[in-house]
Amino acid sequence: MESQMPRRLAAYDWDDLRFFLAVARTGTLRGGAESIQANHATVSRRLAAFENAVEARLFDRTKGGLRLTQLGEELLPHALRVEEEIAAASRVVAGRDARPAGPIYVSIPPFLALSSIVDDFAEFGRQFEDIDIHLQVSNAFADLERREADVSIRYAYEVIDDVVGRRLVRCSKAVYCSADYAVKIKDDGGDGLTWVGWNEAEGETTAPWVIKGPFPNARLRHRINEAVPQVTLAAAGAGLTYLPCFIGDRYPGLVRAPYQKPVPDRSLWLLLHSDLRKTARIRMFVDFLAHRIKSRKDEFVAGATQ
Amino acid sequence: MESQMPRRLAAYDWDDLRFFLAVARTGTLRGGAESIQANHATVSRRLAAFENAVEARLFDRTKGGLRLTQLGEELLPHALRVEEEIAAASRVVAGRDARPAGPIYVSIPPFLALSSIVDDFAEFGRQFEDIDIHLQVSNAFADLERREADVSIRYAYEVIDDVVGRRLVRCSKAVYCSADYAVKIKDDGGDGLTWVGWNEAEGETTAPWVIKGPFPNARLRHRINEAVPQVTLAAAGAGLTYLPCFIGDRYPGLVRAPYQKPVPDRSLWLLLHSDLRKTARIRMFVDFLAHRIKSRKDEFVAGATQ
DNA sequence: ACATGTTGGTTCATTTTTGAACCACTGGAA
DNA sequence: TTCCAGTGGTTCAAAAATGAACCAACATGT
Repeated sequence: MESQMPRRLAAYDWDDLRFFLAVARTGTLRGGAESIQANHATVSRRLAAFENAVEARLFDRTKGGLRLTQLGEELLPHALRVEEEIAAASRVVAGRDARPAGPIYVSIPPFLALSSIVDDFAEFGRQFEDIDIHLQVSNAFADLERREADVSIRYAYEVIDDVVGRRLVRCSKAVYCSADYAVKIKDDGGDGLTWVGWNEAEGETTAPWVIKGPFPNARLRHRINEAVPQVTLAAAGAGLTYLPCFIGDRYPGLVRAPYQKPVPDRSLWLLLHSDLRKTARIRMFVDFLAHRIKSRKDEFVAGATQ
Repeated sequence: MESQMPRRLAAYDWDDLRFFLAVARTGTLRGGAESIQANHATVSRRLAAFENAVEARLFDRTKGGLRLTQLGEELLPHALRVEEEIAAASRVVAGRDARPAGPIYVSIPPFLALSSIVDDFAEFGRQFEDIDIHLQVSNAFADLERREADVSIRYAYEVIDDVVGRRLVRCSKAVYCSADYAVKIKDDGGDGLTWVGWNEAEGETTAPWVIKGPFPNARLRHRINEAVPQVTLAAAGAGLTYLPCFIGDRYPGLVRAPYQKPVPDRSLWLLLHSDLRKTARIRMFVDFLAHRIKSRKDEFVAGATQ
């Protein structure tokens, strides 16, 4: 966690960003100073010190004001986000979170971006206009541990971390393929067919899930360590693939392969740190999402027949 | 921009977060002090000052170290994100951005979350593992102006801001409805049918786009100021709705209504501030996305027939 | 031409922050 | 026990940051 941070990070005084921002906004030293209740001489010095640390000019000084340089412009968005983050922090300490506002950082694996859950995000954003949803699309389970995300949505059998996990629904999976491909399937165990699967142990087609599945004779030819291209490949007619029903049923061009039934799969988990349970907007979001998803339980659990 | 910030924001010294973080990580004053090359007395005082400003304890002092309190735990993720943001800023100034890493903030309107563009995000995240994509789902065009996002993707006719806009593709729209609904449609101008449309001027069914469209006799009954529920409503069989083809063709359960052809619609724009053109990871992302989307041009422009 | 109200820059006495040294205390090892 | 290596807390002289006052330069309106 430390080694990845540049050594020079410590060289900066984070408070300098506050001065930088004040000047960037007002365009003058005096105006910026007033906006943060400081002296313009102080602002000038802090700015000079910051520029010295950066070893570059952040503003062009002109009579009549300061204008951001190229580098200053590039720095501005970062400074703004720092400010937003600190504002969110101050809301936490002030307990003003009772009136929910601010950002929520949600970490999801890429394939969930193909699910109806994104609709829920949209709906939430509509109902709570003062809350911005930041989706962090990543497979890294670690986001939550490192506390970079407030909420994490995962698709897994169990959750072991020291986080608060709510199991939303136990999902089903089924074998999917393109509509064109489906007509080629006979009730013969998958002779001549192709699997699109994961990069697992090089057990050729002897992988247990192949043998135990409804199409043991199909060959595992496409091995991909990521769900999204599996979906797109299958939709393009490359072969059979196991997908959670709430993905496969939704993705255009995919149909459930005949001669099989959905089987139980992993669960959808809503994870957050126990310390965040109290903050209003996180609670709001978690409850909202849990309610919406559970109310569409059929979409995820997908019984024996569609 | 100022009024929405709490007054107390100015009361904090942002640099205190750096001390807070150092102690939170190491668990001791002296360790924290060493990690940021400061004296443990200084760390102690800064921490005390911060706690004083917050008017609450952030750590429990015990012989042998400091442990975060509830509030401290809640503050930690914000402090971590501030640090990440400052690290990104320092990468910018150090020019280390040549080896792309760090966060990219992308602002998109909710309905684009239903498009294939999310697949591109997933693919990008796969190819550049050191870059995290933060999707900010929002209709607010202002995100870019306020510089809270690095890149903004919009669906519009023209772009007027002082931003660098790349027109990716000029898209087509068409009338969509559920498959069930489609069989009820005859070549009679839409008699007895229902429109799902926007909250526009209360011109009843006399809206120009209704009259000029392929189904002038259909009634505008559902008025929604948001695209996503229009999609879901139409998919549920509530009626006809205009959608960009790259949404409608993709959404399960929707089909193009008969007796009509796609017509030109707005364009997909990729927007970013000119100052960001140089930073490596942003450039990387923009080029990647532009290339991917343009290579699937047919999906968006969708000629007269499917 | 001439005030007037800006701007950023500079100076210097004052205030604030800092770090070295010290203290008291604890827990484990010798 | 005795010692030692760790804690966090406190003190005080030294260092650094600050703000009021002043300066020169540039606009603008009289």
